[in-house]
Amino acid sequence: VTITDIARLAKVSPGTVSRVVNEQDGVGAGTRERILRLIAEHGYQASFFAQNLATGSAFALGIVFPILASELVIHPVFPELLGAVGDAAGEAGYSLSLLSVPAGTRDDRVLSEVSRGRIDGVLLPDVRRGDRLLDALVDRDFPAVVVGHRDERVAWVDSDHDEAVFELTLQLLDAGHQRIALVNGPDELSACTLRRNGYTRALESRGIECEPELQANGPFSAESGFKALSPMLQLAHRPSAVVAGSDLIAAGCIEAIRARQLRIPEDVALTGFDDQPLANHLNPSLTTVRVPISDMGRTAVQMLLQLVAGEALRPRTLVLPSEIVVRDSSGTGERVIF
Amino acid sequence: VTITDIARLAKVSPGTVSRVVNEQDGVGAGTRERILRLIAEHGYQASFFAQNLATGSAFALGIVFPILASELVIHPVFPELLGAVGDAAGEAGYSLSLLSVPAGTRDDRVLSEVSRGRIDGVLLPDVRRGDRLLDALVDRDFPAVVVGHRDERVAWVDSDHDEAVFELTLQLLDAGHQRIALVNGPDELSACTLRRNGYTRALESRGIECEPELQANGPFSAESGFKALSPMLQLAHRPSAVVAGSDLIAAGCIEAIRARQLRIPEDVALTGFDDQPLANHLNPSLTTVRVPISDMGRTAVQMLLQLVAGEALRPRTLVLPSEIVVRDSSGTGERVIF
DNA sequence: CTGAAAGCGCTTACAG
DNA sequence: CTGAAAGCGCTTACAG
Repeated sequence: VTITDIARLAKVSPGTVSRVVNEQDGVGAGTRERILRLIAEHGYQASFFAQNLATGSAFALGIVFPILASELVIHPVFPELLGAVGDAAGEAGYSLSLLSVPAGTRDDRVLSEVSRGRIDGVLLPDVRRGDRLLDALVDRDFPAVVVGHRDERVAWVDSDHDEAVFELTLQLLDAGHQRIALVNGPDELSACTLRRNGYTRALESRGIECEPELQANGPFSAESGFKALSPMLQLAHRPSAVVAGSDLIAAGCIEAIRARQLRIPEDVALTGFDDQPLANHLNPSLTTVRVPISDMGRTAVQMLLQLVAGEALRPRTLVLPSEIVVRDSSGTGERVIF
Repeated sequence: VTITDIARLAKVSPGTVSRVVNEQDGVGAGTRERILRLIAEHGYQASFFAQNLATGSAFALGIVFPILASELVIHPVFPELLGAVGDAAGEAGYSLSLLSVPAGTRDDRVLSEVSRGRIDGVLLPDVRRGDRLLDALVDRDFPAVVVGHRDERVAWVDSDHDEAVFELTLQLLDAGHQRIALVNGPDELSACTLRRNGYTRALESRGIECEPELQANGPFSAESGFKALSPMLQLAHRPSAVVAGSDLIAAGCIEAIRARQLRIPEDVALTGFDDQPLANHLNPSLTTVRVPISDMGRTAVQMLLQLVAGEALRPRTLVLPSEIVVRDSSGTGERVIF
């Protein structure tokens, strides 16, 4: 059932029906009512393609889903992010297109969707410093919002990684720790730089020097955490606490600490980041940071929609607060099971 | 740059350019070459909307993303599934639309996308018995493939839940366990019914009776596992092994077993399902089942694409083998850290 | 082998 | 307040 069908039934022109559908005024009350009834009766819904072709708008947003096909590494926050973003887009009448491709062809795929007009704007939750795709998008001035990474050239939404780690480190310092290691995620992520800043700032606030031998970077994996921490634990003066860049890294740290027959948190205290579903069920349960992923996703969609509408975005960047979840591994609080 | 631009430059009609773009024959070799060069030179790409409007095909697949907004419960397999499905769709030139909405409006949203012609087919990874959306889709005879659930009315791809649990239970029986509990997922999922079947079949194969007091159903959450297992551990004759319906349920079982001061696997052996990233880092590491999610996703896309093309699907259903990952919690094998 | 023309289902100035 | 008409960028019988 097309707009022409409705027009014929209502004995008006398709243009008039279009005006009613798009809630434009300039249509007599009687006519409008008649048309509305017919639309409801026949369950008419405008064809997206015809609308798109006529208006140039796709009513679709894209999200670049960061899967590294070769590694099958998926950051644990994505399911929640996708849910929130999908909801927010749907509520605004936009569909959400998942732009996931094996690394390498990623840029082409996204750029093709963009230039073929299939999406009106794009959400980028996996940008790192030096990202080529972002460069291309910035060049074209295509509506884009980055999530979880900060780049001055574009709009972004992020959480306060620095504050969270500052706070976490301070708690460890308050518990008496003097040698605190940082087993961080990849350095090309602004989030990891920020976390390092928080760590450094906390140590400095207590006049403690940051020692390079107690700092490491690597991918967000348990293996990476294990490999980074193991040598530190063999130092003459080993760390008594570890701030890990993610829960998965922390899981690797737990293995490393166990392998040295040390207890957590008595011998080595430990914190993670992300609050994955199982973080609470590691042994000991993991003190970690809960990031407001859903809020970030919803906010990012709002911002993107403004950009798509051609509105000025102010503010263009947003930092949302995260929350520290104290459990057993840090030795700085009480445990809650569920 | 549109097809008309290219046509003008090549001094041919748009129709001829269209034939070249769509690799139809009936175009002179010289003309074809000239047009191809122009296309490459100007980076022409056909507009999706115009193509769609002319052909009626959306070149888009939808996937109903199972987020329960109220509960924020997301099954751990979805990131991997989305990645695989997105890749497969992209390779076939199809985009993947994420149809995620708060439960309740879900059906309307999906049906609207369908009737407005925005998607050509839909993947359903979250169907349960009595699913209204599936009913509606079946009624309309709309191309759909279900993943991880079996319903005779539609095409589906699933893994061999029954075999996996049969095998797992057999291993426990072989290790000498006589009283084995089943803390299963929701009963509306065919996957859980199948798992129960595997469990039952294994016990019966050894002439052991299935006792109702050792069986429970509930959501895929740690809390659910905790609540279901706790009373069983207080039975006069408590189970010496537990088959859990998911890793998260198993995590709750670990808590319950610990709360009774029992050791795993010495006092109570335990198995999970899914092999989530952290399953290997629970204490003890969890014996579990790895489901071939990526394969299932890719296969589902292939099947859906056949349906979309109007081809007959044979076979219409497919069962892929899963793999048992033996770790410490079951006491039936050796441990591997990474 | 190639072109002219109609059509896909909308929207939107432009008239009246 | 309403209609007729052109246009969005393709595709596809139909001629030639």
